[in-house]
Amino acid sequence: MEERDDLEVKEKTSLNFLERIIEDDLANGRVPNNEIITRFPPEPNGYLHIGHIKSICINFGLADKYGGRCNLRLDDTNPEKEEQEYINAIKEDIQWLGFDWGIHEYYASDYYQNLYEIAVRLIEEGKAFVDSLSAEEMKEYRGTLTEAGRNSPYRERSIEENLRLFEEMRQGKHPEGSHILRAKIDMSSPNINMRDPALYRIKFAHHMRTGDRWCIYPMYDFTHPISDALEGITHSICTLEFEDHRPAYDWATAIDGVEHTPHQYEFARLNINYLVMSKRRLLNLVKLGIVTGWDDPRMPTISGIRRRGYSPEAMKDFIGRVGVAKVEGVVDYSLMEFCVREDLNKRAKRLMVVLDPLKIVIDNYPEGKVEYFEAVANPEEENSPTHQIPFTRELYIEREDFMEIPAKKYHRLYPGNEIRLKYAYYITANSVVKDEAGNILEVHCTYDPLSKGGTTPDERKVKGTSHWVSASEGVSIEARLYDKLFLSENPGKATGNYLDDLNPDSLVIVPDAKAEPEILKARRGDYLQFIRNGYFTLESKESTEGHPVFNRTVTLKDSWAKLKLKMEQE
RNA sequence: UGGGAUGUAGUGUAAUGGUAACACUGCAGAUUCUGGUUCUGCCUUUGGGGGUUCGAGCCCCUCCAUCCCAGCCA
Repeated sequence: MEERDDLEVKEKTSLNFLERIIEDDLANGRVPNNEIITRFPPEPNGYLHIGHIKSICINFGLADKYGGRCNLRLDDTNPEKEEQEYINAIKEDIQWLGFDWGIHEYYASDYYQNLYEIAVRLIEEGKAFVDSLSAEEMKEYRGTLTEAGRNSPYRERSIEENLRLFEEMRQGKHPEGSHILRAKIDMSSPNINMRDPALYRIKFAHHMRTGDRWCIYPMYDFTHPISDALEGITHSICTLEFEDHRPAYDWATAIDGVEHTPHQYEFARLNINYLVMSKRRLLNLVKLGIVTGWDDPRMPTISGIRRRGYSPEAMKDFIGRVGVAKVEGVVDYSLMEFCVREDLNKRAKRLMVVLDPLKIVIDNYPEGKVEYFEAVANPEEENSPTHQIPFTRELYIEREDFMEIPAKKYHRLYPGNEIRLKYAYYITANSVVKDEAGNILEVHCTYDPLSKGGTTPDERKVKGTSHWVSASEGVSIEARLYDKLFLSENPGKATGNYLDDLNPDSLVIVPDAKAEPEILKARRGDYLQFIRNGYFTLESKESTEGHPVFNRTVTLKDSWAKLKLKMEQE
C-alpha cells in the first residue's frame, strides 16, 4: 500500500477503429482546419431508443474528444412519417444525455432548394433521367441479387424532355407514382443500390416544415451525402447496414459542384438481448395502446428509461463499456443493469418502502407511542443527510421477510428468531394470526428495549435485518412495479410475432404503508433506493402530474430468488 | 448460390508480427444495520485447414459460419 505511488499506471490508450481513423486523418492533414465535424442525423419518425444512445455518444463523443463539433440534423425527407412531436422529443433526449449541438441544428428540408438545383444539373449533364415505369415495373427491371438489371426504356429520354418532366413533377402536374427521377449509374452493378437509384419521388404530402411548397421529395441516398457535404461534415458515421450505400454516397459527393467530400464510416449498431429495439415495433406498441406512450417506463426509449430513473451517466458508461466495432453482436442486458446499479448505488437516496406488506404487531410496545429514529440518506456518501422515521407498535415488513416454517439458511424473521428492524429495535417473532384460508394476517413479536438504535449493550449479533414502515404513521402510495424493460423471448432481435413474445413482467402493488416523512421527501423527486435486491425510483411530481408512480428500476442480481429456488429444490 | 461485411472466454471489447487481456455474467469465500454494497479468489478464449516467418489473433491462401442488400423508407 505504501508503494502505490511508485506503481507505473499504464495509461490505457487503446483506441477504437473510428478514433484511429480520425487520428490518422488528423496526422496526415486530411481534415480541413483540423476540425472534426460529425453529425447525428435521426429521422423524426419516432422517439429515440437505447440503440440511438450509442450513435449519439459516438458522434458527439468524437467531436468532443477531438475538439470539433457535432451537428444535429433532422433527416426529414419523408413527410408522411415525420412529426414535430418527435423533433421535440429527440432534442430533449439528446440534451438529457448531456450533449449540446449549440447553434448547429439543421434539417434536411433546409436543403431542398440546393438538392433540387443539383438534380437539375445532373439532368443537364445527362446523369439523371425521369423514369415513368411503375413501381412494380421498376422492381422487375432492377433484377435480383444474382441477376443483373435492365435499363429502363425511359433511360434515353432527351435532356430537354427530362428537364421538362422534372419541372412538371415539381409543379405538381403528375400524380404520385407516375414518374420518378433516377440517377444513371449502372443497372448491371452487383450492388443493387447502384442500379440507377431513385433520387426524387412525387409525394403530395404536407411537410411539417416546408408545408405544401414541395411535392417532390429527395431520397436518402441523394439527400444524406449532399447534406453532409453542405455542412462540411468530415466523418459521416452510420450503422453497418449502410455499408452497401457507401458507393452511392461517394457517387453523390462526387457530383460536380459539390465542394466538400465527407467520408462515410460504419459501426455495428447496439443490440441488447431480449430487448425490442425497432422504431417500427415500438411505434406499434404505442399505436395499439399496449403502453401508455413512447415514454412508458417499460419502453426502451430514452424517455422511457428516464422515467424509470436511469441516469444519463449510467447509460454513457454502458455505451463506453460496450465499445465500438464492426462486429454485429448482442450485448447482455445484465451489463446495462450493472451500469445503472453501479451509478445509482453511489447516488440514490435510501428510503424505506414496503411493497408487499405483512403486518407486525409488537406486543410489548406501548399502544399509541411514536418514536423517531434517524436514517441516513445514502451510506455510500460521506456526511450524508439524515431524516427521521416514525416507529410504532404496528408495522409492516416485507412479506418475504417472514417464513412461518423457515427454509434452510433462512435468517430473517420466523417464529423464535430474532432480527433487527433497521435503525430501530431487535424483535423476535412469537405467533402468527391467520384467516380461515390459512393466509398469514399478522405476526406478533416482542422487542428488546435495550436494542434501541439497532445495537445492544451485549453486542449480540442477529443475522437478519429488515426494512419496515409504521402502519399508522406511514403513507399509502400507489406503486407500479416494473421489473425490466419490455423484453422479448427472442434473445437476439425481436422477430415477427414479437407482441406475443413480450413479457411485461410488471405488477401493480398498492402498499398499505402510510405517510412517512421520507416518503413525502421522495415524492419531491429523485432516486429512491430500497429493498433487499432492488433500486426503485419515484417519479417526480412535475413529470407525472396526477400519476404518482413507483418504478422499480432494475432487478439486482436476484440472488434471494435464486437461493429460495435452490432451497426448494433441496 | 451476385455483392458487401464480420469471426478473440457464455457476452462485449483490447492486444496494430514478440508472454492473449479487461469488463460483465457464472461459481466460491470474507465483510456487512438488509442475502444489497465492498473485497478476494476461480472457471472459460483467438471458427477450421494450409502457408510465410526465428516468431502469427494479427500477413497470404483456402474452407466454414454469421449478418446486411432486390422501398418511389431512412
